[in-house]
Amino acid sequence: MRMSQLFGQTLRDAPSEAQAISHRLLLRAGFIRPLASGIFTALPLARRALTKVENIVREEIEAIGGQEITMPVVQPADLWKETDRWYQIGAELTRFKDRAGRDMVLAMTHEEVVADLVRQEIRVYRQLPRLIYQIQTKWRDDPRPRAGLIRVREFTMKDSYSLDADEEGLDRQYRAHYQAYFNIYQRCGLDTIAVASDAGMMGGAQAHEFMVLTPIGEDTLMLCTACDYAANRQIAGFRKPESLPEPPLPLEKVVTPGVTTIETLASFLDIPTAKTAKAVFMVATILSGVEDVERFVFAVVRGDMDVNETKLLNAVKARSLRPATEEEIRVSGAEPGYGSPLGVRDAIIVVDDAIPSSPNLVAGANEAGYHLLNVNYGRDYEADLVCDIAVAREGDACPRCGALLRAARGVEVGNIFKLGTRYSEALGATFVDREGVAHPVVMGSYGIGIGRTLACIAETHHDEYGLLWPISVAPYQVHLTALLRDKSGVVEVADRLYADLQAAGVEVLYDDREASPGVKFNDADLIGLPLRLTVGARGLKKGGVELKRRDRQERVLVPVAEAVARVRSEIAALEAELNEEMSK
RNA sequence: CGGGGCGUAGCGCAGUUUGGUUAGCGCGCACGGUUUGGGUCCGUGAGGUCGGCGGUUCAAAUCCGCCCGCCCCGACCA
Repeated sequence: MRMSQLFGQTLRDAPSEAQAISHRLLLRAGFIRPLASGIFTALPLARRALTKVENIVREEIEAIGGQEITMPVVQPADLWKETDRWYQIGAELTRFKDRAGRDMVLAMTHEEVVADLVRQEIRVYRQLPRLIYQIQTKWRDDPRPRAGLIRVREFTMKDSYSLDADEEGLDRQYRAHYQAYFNIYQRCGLDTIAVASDAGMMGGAQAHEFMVLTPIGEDTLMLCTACDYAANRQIAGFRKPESLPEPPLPLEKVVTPGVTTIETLASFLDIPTAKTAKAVFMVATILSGVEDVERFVFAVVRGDMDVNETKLLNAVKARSLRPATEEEIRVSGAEPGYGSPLGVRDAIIVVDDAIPSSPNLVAGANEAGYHLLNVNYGRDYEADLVCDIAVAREGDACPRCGALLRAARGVEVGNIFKLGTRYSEALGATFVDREGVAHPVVMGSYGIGIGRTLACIAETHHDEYGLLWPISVAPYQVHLTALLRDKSGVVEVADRLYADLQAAGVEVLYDDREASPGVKFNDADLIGLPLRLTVGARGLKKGGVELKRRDRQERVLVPVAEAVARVRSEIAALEAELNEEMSK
């Protein structure tokens, strides 16, 4: 491609709204343009890079048996009503009516359509396992798009769906994806880690997220400093510091005026926070049939811990959680600042699993200005649920090996879910086994955000001058720059090299513009192609053209006659380096 | 949805507090010349009606009201 013909210009300054490095560089280098909040156009340079990412994804998913299909973005709402997600999902799912007044949705994911396809196509066990996938547009009306391509509303996703007769088959396909995902990201030059994750709106049992570690990430990950334990903080477990066993002491009411926080309580009574019980009041929206019901949730953790809302939400099987108002707290029989589970009514009481083994805690008296000493679980109150609802923090003990956990930020570039039979049961997607007995198809669902992957590559591959594309996803492999275009020889040599490189199968971006050398070099650095080949009068006088890697300082002068061969060997070297990274 | 910020030429900004000539500057763009291995310099020129609507006023980019859009933080989020 001749730069004089390229659609899309580089910008000297990034638009002021762009903050994230990947956002700024992709805008400046002429890769993307915004249309609306969280909605972008991919210009030719981005389109080529995206296509390369997609093709890597295709190769790896087909290597594990994937067959590509394309499912519709516009879907009848009936399907979503059948799986209840029409009711479960909020404004993120865009709904509208077609001209006949039928409810429709814009697809944010495709489990429904897959299950619908399966109930039509899959009849007997011989048709399993299968793996189908697509690379296609998703629309999620995200309340808060941010950071350019990192979090958008309209995006391209590779979503694959595994279909199996049983859990063992699902396990196999899940593991296959797990490995394929690492292959994909590594081929894209992206370092990722897999962390155990919450299933969220997808439902299902096991799930992992593939994360790029970067401070710009919105997810907090808990990583063990010793073993390979890694989990999203939303579900991360940890070993809870145990309380010393003590015989239960009699309940005692004490005056604690103005003491409404755990910290002031602990210092007022001169006890460690671990000797207190912290009450958290929430209201859960729980789906009951097709109706939402609000239930008051009373959560209790030890004073040295905090409630993890994701864990709590999952524990009470709620659709959503919100803090309770003071009025709601009083209606339940509790008192804000002095809450305890003793005597509350009409509430789901959820107690963290560290509480039953923590004797003689100080809890609120549900009366302003008073606390209770020596509250003991089982003797003084009982819970509807006892489970882990505490949030893991940096410095907590790894649930697997006990070493310290550290926290890190990450961007989720992919995920894998064991759906099980949630969708196949809802939509009646069954097959008959050897004995002629019908079973629901066991499903898995696996996503990769294509644009987000590209953004993460940009986010992690740049320097002060611009982008630095890995050879595997670079829009072009070589940036051919012709300097001093009106001087004798330069144009001729550059034009010929352009033709020869293309004939040799090399992808070339040819800067044939009338511009000063500085402008061209700066644009080349900004766009960030892996190799730069410079044709100038000075080099030609010395007998050659200059070859430089974007990621290195050295420039070598190569004879014009050898330039194509040298470029090809450099490309091969860059590809080999990427493969080397992979085998590590 | 809550909090904060911003909206003036393609991009980056000044001007708005304290209403008042033809609304400025840099970059970019067009043309001419100059220069030519890291955003060359000089000149000429085109380009905005100040996010939108309404109001106050002799007079509004500037004051008031409503609305829209974009960004950041939070809630939210595969």
